[in-house]
Amino acid sequence: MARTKAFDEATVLESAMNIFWTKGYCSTSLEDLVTGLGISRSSMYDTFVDKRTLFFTALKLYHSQYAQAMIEMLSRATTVLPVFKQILQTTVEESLAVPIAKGCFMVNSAIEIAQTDEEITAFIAHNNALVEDAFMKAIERGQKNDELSQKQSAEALAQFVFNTITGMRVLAKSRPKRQQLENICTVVLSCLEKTSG
Amino acid sequence: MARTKAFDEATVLESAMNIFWTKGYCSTSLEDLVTGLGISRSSMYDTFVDKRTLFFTALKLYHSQYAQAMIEMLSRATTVLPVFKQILQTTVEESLAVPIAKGCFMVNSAIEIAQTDEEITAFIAHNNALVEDAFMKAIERGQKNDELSQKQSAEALAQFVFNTITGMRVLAKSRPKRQQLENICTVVLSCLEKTSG
DNA sequence: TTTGTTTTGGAATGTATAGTCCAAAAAGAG
DNA sequence: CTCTTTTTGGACTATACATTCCAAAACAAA
Repeated sequence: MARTKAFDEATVLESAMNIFWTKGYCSTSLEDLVTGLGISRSSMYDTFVDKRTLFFTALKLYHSQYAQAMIEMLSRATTVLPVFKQILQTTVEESLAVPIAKGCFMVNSAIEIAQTDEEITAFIAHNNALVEDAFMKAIERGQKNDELSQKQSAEALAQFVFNTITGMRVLAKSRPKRQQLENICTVVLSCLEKTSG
Repeated sequence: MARTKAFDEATVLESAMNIFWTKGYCSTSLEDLVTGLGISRSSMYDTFVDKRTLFFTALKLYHSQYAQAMIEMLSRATTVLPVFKQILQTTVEESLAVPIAKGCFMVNSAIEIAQTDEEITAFIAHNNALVEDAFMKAIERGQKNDELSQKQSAEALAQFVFNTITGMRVLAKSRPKRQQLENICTVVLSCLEKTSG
């Protein structure tokens, strides 16, 4: 009955995610968005309401792409240590990305707009809890299988591993050395491994 | 010969540090600063050049107050494990601060303005290296004294502990539970302790 | 008190910003 | 081809922002 949209909403949203992920909320102007998304102001406002809504929608997309992928990967795995190794290795590689490492969109957002935006803070906290919970369930299985160390509770280990990854996502922002990141992974994995304790 | 300044520069700079630490660079307007510092625009520009310079000066003050204090504490200590315990415990308490946890001014700044400001990014990287180095030297001593585990290199352990603290500084921003933070400390300390490995 | 210098408050400036609006273009349905 | 609905580009708006400027006030020295 009417004119059709000239752009693919999902594609544009993904671009928006990358822009906000790279530059943050405040430092991304509408000019940046209009240019980067390749659509006009009107289309942007018509489709995504306003800047904050677009940002929040992009953050939700990030969650579904990254966190949920990780959660599913862990839930499927029979042996979990290789999965944790892979997650850590991916974090290392992403942290060494050139020309710039974007870090973690969740971490960046937690730092930048927590305290300012209650709703987004709550979303981030909830997302953290989901990932930690997936970590915990996986570690529990690993402990029952005698695959992982039982010196610490699954919950403590999950929180600990999650926290380590968060830390590395911050390091990513100030040009870390590969060795530094690899060393961190080694120590963390030694806490999970059966042989270590 | 002339009129004297009506305010104490050091006091005002400390206020500025707290404002930027709490709100970040972008979200702090000059209005916020003028109100929060209790001095006029002219005095602010006359004394601190401009917003970015004031921010950078405040960040340097933070470094000298917090990082250098930690570095000295570690360099003096004969047994280092209690010092690491105390550093971690302080991090926990600060992360639970009400009504808001400010996190770490260095971490916040790394996330917010790394990639945008080369000079500040370099300063943060340098500061990180200094703290890590102090950690490493302390851990080396602890390993020689048979106080700490020797399963991992002092360098790897230092980078690992530093990274853990960084992670906790991020968690601080999304209202963490005490137990979560305490668990992380427990696991980290178990990596340092002789008996654990 | 007078003079010389600096601070200070607040008004002024120019620019960047998020968001609005409208007329024209586009496209499906009849 | 026409009608109707929606998209779209770009001009427009209003506000918020960092920074500048100036006249008046304050203070030290003579």
